[in-house]
Amino acid sequence: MSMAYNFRIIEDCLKCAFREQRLFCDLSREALLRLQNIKATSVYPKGAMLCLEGQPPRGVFVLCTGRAKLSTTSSEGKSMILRIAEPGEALGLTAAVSGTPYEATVETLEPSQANFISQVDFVRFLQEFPDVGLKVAKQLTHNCKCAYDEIRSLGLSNSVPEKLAKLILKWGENPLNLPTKKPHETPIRVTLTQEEIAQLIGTSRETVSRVLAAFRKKGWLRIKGATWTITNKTGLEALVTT
Amino acid sequence: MSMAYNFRIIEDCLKCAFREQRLFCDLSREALLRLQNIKATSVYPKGAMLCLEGQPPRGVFVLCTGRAKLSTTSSEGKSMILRIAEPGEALGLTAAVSGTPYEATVETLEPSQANFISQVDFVRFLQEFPDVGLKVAKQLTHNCKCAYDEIRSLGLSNSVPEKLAKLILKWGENPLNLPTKKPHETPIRVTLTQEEIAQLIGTSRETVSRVLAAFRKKGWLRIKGATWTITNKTGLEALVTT
DNA sequence: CTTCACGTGTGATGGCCATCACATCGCAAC
DNA sequence: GTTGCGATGTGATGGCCATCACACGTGAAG
Repeated sequence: MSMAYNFRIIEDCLKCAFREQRLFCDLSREALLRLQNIKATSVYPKGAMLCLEGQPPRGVFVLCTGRAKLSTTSSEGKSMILRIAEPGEALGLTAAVSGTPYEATVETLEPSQANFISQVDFVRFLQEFPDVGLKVAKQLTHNCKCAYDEIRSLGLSNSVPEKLAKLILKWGENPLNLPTKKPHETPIRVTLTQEEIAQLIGTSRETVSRVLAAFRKKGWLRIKGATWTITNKTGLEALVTT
Repeated sequence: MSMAYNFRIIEDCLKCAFREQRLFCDLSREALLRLQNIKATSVYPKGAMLCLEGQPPRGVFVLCTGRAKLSTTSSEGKSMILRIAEPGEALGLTAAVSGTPYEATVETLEPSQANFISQVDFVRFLQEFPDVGLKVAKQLTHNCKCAYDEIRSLGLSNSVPEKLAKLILKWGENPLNLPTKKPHETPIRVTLTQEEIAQLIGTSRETVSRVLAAFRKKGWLRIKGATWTITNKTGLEALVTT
């Protein structure tokens, strides 16, 4: 590990401070001990591809630190973000369990750490520990929920401003805790480019730019680099019908 | 069962002729024996609601005969079809496994038979037989795949004609075997209304009507009641880019 | 400092399709 | 039969947004 990253590497899952809050990682002691032997930890820079849509499955990645985008691309090169994966998620499950090609391309959005488990090891792991099966079901359930939300957003929203407002409000549910925080102002950190936001809500980059300009003009949002501040939540909420 | 339906009721899963071809039903002998005790078989007319989006989960339905649409509705009353479930699928899994409200409304499209398993029985069933867990994973995987296809269709297709052509071609992959079949003509049976087709591909009913008229005019499609015939597959395929 | 790549802001244009409106059709009930 | 309702066909209109085009800002690498 030659490069310096901004986070501490989690070597031992049993000692991981976040284990209990995470979707996939809160396994039994026995399972974690086994996991320790079959996992291979890697650290990736921003922009690394963990797996590619359409390729035969090599195994499963468990994201320890950092976030990653799951995307799918049409033959014309247009691509669409399916969701953003958070730490503690297992990626490539569908492919590994059913032996079919990866459904999506996974690319890190930040410097990240992930544990890799090869397909054979994972299937054995799954058969051996009943609680792993439950976690798999939980993760798959989560994937479905996210996908359904996405479908709802794409199919039921009327306009781009509505979709974008909904997205910003969702981000606002987990605000940063900044010291300069004023009441009624919600600061959030946005690491996606406008292009990526466009792919997330199914629109064009230019439209995202224009709609954001409109939100700023109305005094609903302040943007300073990667830090956005919701300055009028009510205004945004008024756009959302669903 | 006062009404007469057009199908034979499947009483015993062990004797079900289709068991092995179906997504959820091909369980071990032991699991099937137990299932026999905890399931409650019902027959529903067309248009019956098996469960409603947002309601607390009561249990799982396994569709034996007939098809059902899974849909979600916005607060404005606009609704969107997530997918069409085929015989052999387990419905309401997400809700039953995680104890959260049903994700979708399930409505039968034809007279149907389904086995109901209450939530407590299902959870016990799941814990007791390891192969049930695998089938659950398989079903959830299938749900995700369908949802991702839907997202791709909504987000990456350029136009309504493209989406509709894609849908018709997908239906054409499982053609009817009619006696009057001519070569290069693919007859399919369509039980959805144009309104439902519109909700499936995220457009308006009128547009579906217009695009179908265009397809007929070009000699790509013949529509006679619920039986559609693809008369020029190449024409439809030319519209599809993905 | 310069250079370049990448992200962002914004105008102009045109097409696709949602929406409203109404006619027509087919079918089931009576 | 006929009545009525749901499904379907089709015209007119207008708005949203994709697309093209180009300018500007900004940060990293040299």
